[in-house]
Amino acid sequence: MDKAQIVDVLEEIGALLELKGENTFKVRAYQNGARALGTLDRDLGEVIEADELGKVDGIGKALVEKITTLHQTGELEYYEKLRSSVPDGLIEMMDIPGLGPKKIKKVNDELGVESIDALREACESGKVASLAGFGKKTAEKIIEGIKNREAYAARHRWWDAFQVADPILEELRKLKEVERAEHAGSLRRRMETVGDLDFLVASKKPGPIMDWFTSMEGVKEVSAHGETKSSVRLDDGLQADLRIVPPDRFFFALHHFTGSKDHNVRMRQRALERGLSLSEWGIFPKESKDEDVKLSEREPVITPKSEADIFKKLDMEFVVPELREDRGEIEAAEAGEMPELVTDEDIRGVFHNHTTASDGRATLAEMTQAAQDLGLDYLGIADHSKASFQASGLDEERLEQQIAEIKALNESGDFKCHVFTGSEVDILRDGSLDFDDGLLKQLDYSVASIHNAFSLSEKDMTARIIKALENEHITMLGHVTGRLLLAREGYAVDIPKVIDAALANGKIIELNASPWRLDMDWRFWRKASERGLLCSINPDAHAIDQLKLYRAGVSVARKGWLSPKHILNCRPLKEVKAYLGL
DNA sequence: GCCGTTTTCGGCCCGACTGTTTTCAGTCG
Repeated sequence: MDKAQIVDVLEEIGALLELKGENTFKVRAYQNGARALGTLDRDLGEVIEADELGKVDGIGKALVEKITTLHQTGELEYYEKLRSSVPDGLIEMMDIPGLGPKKIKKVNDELGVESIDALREACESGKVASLAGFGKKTAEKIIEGIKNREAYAARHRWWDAFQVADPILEELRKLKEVERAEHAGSLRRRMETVGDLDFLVASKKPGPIMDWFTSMEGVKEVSAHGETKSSVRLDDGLQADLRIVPPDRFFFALHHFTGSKDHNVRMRQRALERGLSLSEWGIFPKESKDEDVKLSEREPVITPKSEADIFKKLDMEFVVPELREDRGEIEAAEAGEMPELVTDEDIRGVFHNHTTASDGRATLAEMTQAAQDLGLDYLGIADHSKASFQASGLDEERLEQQIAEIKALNESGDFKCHVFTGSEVDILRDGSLDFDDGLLKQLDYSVASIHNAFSLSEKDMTARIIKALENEHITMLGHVTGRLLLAREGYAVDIPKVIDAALANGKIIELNASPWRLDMDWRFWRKASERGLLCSINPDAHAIDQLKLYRAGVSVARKGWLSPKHILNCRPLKEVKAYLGL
């Protein structure tokens, strides 16, 4: 069994234990263990072989045994027994808002409910409402939750969520009672997908703000409306939470609600090591913890003017939200070694863009004008090659024609923005390329991508990509896995091996900035860039308004610890030409 | 189940909101 499958098993064990009413800390130990294993960036077999699994934080003796057994045999008696003792439907019920392990256990124990369908019937017949601790409203909420289960469970691509969230934030900032307002949560951390929208406001008069929020346009349902916190469901099922705190607690709360959870746990531990206690209400002396005064009424030991002051109090450099994932940022901030992350303004031009010659919606001239309007100094065109017939890929003749067209455009002096000739050349099933070397040589650059035969085995797919990377006329590799976030899994490919091959052959790997792709995943970039891998943040634009999507790529590049020096298109035109040998 | 140690047990983040209750349990983030 491979690592990802074992992670799933551990997570399921956690959920099953929770439903059985096990000790919550034991449950958490499985969840932590799953996470620790998931972020392990070494080969699991090697770690087990070297007897080093137990050294991983969060994996102890019991988990070492279970993981090893699963890895070697693909089976685990403990898990099988646990699984057969809990009906399948119970785990599904965990998706219903307001239903947790205790309530699920109760309807199962007392009403014999084992499936979502049976649960709905029990709610409708009034059986659920008559249980102790349950009531009419609980039953109604469950029915509603079952009805909207799919919409409620859905995640959303960051870019889409941001388009919804940003106008709300703007409106919040206009309210006179609002002193400050920010996004929080995974949206602020710029995760590639987000589950809900978090807003944080500083105000001394929360009432009117809450009233506005719960009645604003687009609210379908109010799931909570309190003094400091409200939650609403928007039309498309997206949940939005608003929290309002006193102005002097704003930055503590902002840090807290930005997360991630794992980052916060580390930060609180760090506070404890210094005799302090950190929460959304402030930093307090540890020993005063059990006094019978509300934290909201107690004076914190510092009054931060920004989030940076909180980090400073814990002897750390400021950590930007994108890096708060407990993936080394605590250690780097302690050592004073935070990276200078790339920003939107560092981007000087963009490669990998399409025109009407293949499946784009704008002409070469329109794309060039749009790039220039965005302040970019260069634009790389890379229309599809002939094997992508579904995208009207160019054959040799049409590509040569386009090369001439681009040359004429550059010489016309009509645009300040320089255009590079290129191609998104298909990597064929056997790893050969859709154009021969003679034609590729004429191009300023080329992006090699996979658009067919997705179902090859991981071994064959990896070999196919590596073979393409060994072609001397290829500049960069396009979308490494071909994933479409929340829509299609990527094809099976051994990414670390592909990174090795790109490094060995001096090739760039693209960070495809389409909000649907964000591929190669940010989790691989830090290590790869430290080894010298060069990145190109490519919008893969098929229309003029998609050129700006490079910004979505910058977001995840920042999550991947990338600095301008790691990114080709942060370089000025002259240096890019030199890099491409022009 | 993990972890650390004043080293083998006891703590493990913690506060807000809802719906039930009549002071609190469960859920959520």
